[in-house]
Amino acid sequence: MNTVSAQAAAAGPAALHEPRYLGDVDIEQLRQHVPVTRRRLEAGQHLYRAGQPFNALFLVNVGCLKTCELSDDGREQVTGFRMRGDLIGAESIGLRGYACDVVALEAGEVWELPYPPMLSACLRIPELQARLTSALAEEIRHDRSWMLALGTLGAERRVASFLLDLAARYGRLGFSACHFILRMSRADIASFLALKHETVSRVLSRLQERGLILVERREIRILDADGLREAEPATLH
Amino acid sequence: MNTVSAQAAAAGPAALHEPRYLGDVDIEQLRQHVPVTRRRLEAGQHLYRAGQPFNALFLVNVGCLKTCELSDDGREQVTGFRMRGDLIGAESIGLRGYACDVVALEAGEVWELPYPPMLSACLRIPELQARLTSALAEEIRHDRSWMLALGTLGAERRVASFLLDLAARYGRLGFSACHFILRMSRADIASFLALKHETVSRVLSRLQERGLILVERREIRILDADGLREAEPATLH
DNA sequence: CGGCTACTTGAGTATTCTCAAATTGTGTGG
DNA sequence: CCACACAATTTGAGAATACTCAAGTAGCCG
Repeated sequence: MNTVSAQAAAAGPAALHEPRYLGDVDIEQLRQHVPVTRRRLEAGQHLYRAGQPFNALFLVNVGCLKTCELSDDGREQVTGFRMRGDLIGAESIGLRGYACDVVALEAGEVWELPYPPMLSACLRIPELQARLTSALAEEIRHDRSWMLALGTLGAERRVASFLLDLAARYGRLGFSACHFILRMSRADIASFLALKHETVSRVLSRLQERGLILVERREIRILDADGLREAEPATLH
Repeated sequence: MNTVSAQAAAAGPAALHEPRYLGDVDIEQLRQHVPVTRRRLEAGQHLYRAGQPFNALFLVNVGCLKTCELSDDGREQVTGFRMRGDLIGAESIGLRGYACDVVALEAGEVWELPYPPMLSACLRIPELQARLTSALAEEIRHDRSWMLALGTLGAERRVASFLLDLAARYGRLGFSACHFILRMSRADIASFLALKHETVSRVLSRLQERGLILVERREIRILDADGLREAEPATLH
């Protein structure tokens, strides 16, 4: 959308442990088998809602989105944030309708990959099959890794881990890893980390007091990444 | 493949949200492309450990196993329990080594499905490709569903959900859904539910006092499933 | 500029944890 | 088959973390 996205494009594929999902697939080759279309999104707009017919996967090109898990009894939780290069919709494969809500946190653009054509393309491009499967596996690992964090860390370390995760992802995309803007509200962060927004707010203030970060509304500056990694004694076990 | 599986097969596809993974694949057809071998396990034995070379997926035929996520700084958490029909190893696809530990909770048997052959078989059996992909997606949904539970429910409802989940799975396998034996320790349950074992123990006692269940060490009898579903007021939002 | 939403901060509460001890079960060797 | 050692489970009491409720501040949109 501006100079920033140009930076990201120029940076090219970095090699870290975080979801680069289908990043290495030759998009041009893919286009020969799958009709890829662009879709613009406004801030707050739903990419899809739970229950809507599942017919495509998406790749985030620009912007940041959140995925929200819903339960029949009204509970809900943010289960992740997706940025450039991330795959969206994998959780709904095999279902009639999408399994969760996906909402744009800012204006952006995604590429729509119709699913049945993707499956057939996998038969013609073995590489694509392996990659799609790996992408799903990567998503499982990503979720498990956060399950571990939420299950074993206290509030302070959860927030610290969240910031470090964002930093790493921004870094991989060619942005600054120590200075970035949060695209999501405190409430979204809290929901994702299984905390209350007041707690997130307090923790951010505390981390700032300790000189580990600078917070100014949604602007974050990481001053001491190692300090963040250590953070609090945590509720080990 | 005994009377139990016959029962399970007779039950047909129950429409619950739980993994039946590769259950519908024609195993005989699969054998023509993939050398499936049996592997017996003793209680406490590791099926694999994090870091060991990844070379196969597994299908549980008999017994119950737990999967454990590990972090570099020594934290660990049980991320799931696998029983007959469940797929194991999907999280490690795309990696050199396995991503987690898997431990048998009792004597049992798994089928080993070498992975590279599985991938090639997918090219020859499109049905298998779709099913493997669906299985991974199902696993993502399963994890997300528990993330939601752990993130939004109090201790009491977590334990209740856990029991109801087990009951449903046993039911689908043709066993009694209201009377079963826990294969895992309180500590394993606690780890999975992000609680302490003392808390699990207390909650079980409380649920029994309310007449919702009967607990006798690892033997569980569900007296009032609906009551369990309601349980406590929960920490909604 | 007004109204709204997002965020921050404080005070008291509540749930879950920690530490500790007692109890029950299990497996093994005698 | 019994006794003992060890592991798993239960239960209690006090502590700690995160929550709830509440008030106040600060950006943002129209």
